[in-house]
Amino acid sequence: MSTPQTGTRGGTVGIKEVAAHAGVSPGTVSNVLNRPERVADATRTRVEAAIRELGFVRNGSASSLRAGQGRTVGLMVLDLGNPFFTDLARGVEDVMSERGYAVILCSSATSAEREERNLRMLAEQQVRGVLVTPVDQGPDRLALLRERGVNAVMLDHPATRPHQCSVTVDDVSGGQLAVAHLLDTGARDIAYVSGPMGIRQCADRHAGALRALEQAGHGTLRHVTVGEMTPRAGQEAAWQLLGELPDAIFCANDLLAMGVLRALLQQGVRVPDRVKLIGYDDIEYATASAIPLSSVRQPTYRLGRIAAELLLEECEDPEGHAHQQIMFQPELVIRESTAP
Amino acid sequence: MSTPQTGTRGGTVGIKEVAAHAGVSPGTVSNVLNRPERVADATRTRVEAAIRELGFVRNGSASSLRAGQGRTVGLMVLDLGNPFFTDLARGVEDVMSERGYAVILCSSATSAEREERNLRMLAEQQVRGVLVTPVDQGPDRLALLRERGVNAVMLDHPATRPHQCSVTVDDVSGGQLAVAHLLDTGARDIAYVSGPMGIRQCADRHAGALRALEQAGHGTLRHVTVGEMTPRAGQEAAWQLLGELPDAIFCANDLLAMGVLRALLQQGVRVPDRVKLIGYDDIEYATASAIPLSSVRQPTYRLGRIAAELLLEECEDPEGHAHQQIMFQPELVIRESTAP
DNA sequence: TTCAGGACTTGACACGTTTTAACCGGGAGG
DNA sequence: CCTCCCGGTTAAAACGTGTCAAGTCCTGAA
Repeated sequence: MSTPQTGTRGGTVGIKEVAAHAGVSPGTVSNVLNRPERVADATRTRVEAAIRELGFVRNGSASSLRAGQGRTVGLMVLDLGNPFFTDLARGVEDVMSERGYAVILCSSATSAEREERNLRMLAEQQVRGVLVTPVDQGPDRLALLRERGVNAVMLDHPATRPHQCSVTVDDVSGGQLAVAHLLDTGARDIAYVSGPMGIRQCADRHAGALRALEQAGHGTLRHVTVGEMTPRAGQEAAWQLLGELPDAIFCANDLLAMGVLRALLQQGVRVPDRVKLIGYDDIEYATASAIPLSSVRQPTYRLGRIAAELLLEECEDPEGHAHQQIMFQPELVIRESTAP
Repeated sequence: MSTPQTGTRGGTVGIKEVAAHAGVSPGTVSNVLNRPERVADATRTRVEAAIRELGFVRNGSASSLRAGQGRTVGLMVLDLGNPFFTDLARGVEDVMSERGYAVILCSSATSAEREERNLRMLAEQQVRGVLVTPVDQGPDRLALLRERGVNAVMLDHPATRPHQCSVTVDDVSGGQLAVAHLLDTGARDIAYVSGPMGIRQCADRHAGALRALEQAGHGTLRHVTVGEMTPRAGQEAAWQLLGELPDAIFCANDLLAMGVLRALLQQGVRVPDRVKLIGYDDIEYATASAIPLSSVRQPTYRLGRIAAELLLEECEDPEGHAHQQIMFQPELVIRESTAP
């Protein structure tokens, strides 16, 4: 007979209706949701029942508007086509999902402009924190977020500011490992194939390569840079080297290495007999390539997990949180492409 | 001397302050943001200047609370470790980023429980729509979202309800292509390696394989199922086949195929001379594998883009939108692993 | 019997934006 | 001269939740 007196117009049920249905006030429902310990067992179970019966789901917009902070974080990677970054993303997503956070995924596609656009969007979305693999060392595009109280953790990039967390892998050491290994196999004329040197990883691995040469006291390094770090670009880099083949090629990336390998094999260059080849990242597919690829392994998935945990710690307990710059050591993985 | 009369306490500047700074009312600022055509040119430029000067960024929570809908969509994939899904995600992210939407990324990791948890979270986040590759054909877990007015597009899965968009690739046809090709090369005793048959793709490709056998009038199909669709699982599947080797192996997935290939080569089985091998998806790395892998190509990136565009159309113009079930045809890619 | 104090609960307001109806001054039409 | 309409703008009322001061009820000690 009586029309149900819904507190809200639309079809969605809100906290008010739950309250009415359970015979308590909206404030109590909110307490059940956010500080369950403050409400008596009896009332709590009653409210929880009402929530289930009415199929209530919390309105995140209202919640984060009022509370000033929501349960979303942003993740910005350089290239979604690179398994390195998707493994990272997997680590991040796993942790965030466990802890009830939503991950907003952005790809800057190595474009500073797109990075900036995405960061602005993340700011609008009121994210609680961001995980970023920055495009360059250039202007501090994170300022926009920082002044709005958004925490940031640098991913695979050293902290650019004093009070900031970062999780990285020692790329200088990685480059050194790779080239020292090439020198060990007897190579002397070595080529380094990389993306733009503006990308820190490319520059650091290069520095490591030089250090290895210096320590060995012999060997030379040629340098080929290409626009992006994809198999296709690797192929093109290899063509440039065909005129005068080096003894060994160190690629800044397994994707590049796969392209190089393909071009070499197509031209009948024997790997590793004529040219030795080593990549970087040790992506899963490197094992399965035509000539199993030597590489430098990074704890990628774990990198993502740890960065995510660091960010959450910083968000949920800002006082007790000490900023950390964590650096992992990479590991040399020797396979057939550098066999003696 | 006079303290600035900020409308808002915190450090963040809101619509009110912009209004004060530009000498208009908050409502006008809102109009500049949402219906610029309704405000006089002079006022608009004045407001825009104020926005720039004060570094105002819109509070998405408040906006979507009041407007009832935000600018975020959810993307749920089965497995972030699989290049097929990350290519999909790339397509989706590219479109959404262009159009100013945020993408919340979720991985169900083929777990129904996790799928449900993530869908609930997406509902809380007030997403405007979702793109889903569902875990199974089971209970309609999207109901929760639908009754809250959230649009859904099925990704790589046929629509499960009448009024729903979907973007798929014809997996039956793909399975048929693959096996017909294997029969062409002379193979008769064929093995199909797949993940759980609860996964539609695995089942459909199997159906296609059977159809090819039927049409040819000869050949037999053995079936090995494994728990997940990873290289490791493929390796294990291959071990099961080592006792009595088939003439050819059709894998439901390139990842599986790479694992199978690796196991076969390790055991000294020659591919394609002794056993022919074909995968599915034609992921980029399949080309670069030890024996370049024949595969069935899907327009993966485009799938993501089109699904995203469909979803946006449905969200932004619900009346003019006609639900579509788009099905692409896959394409056979022949490489060395099935050479005669 | 009274009162202090604790354990819960309540009610009203605030968060920053969108939206609606009302308002304004002035030119056109009656 | 009055009315109506016009583009442009404004003031005020929502949207659904979190917070906190102010209650209410109950127990146990004085």
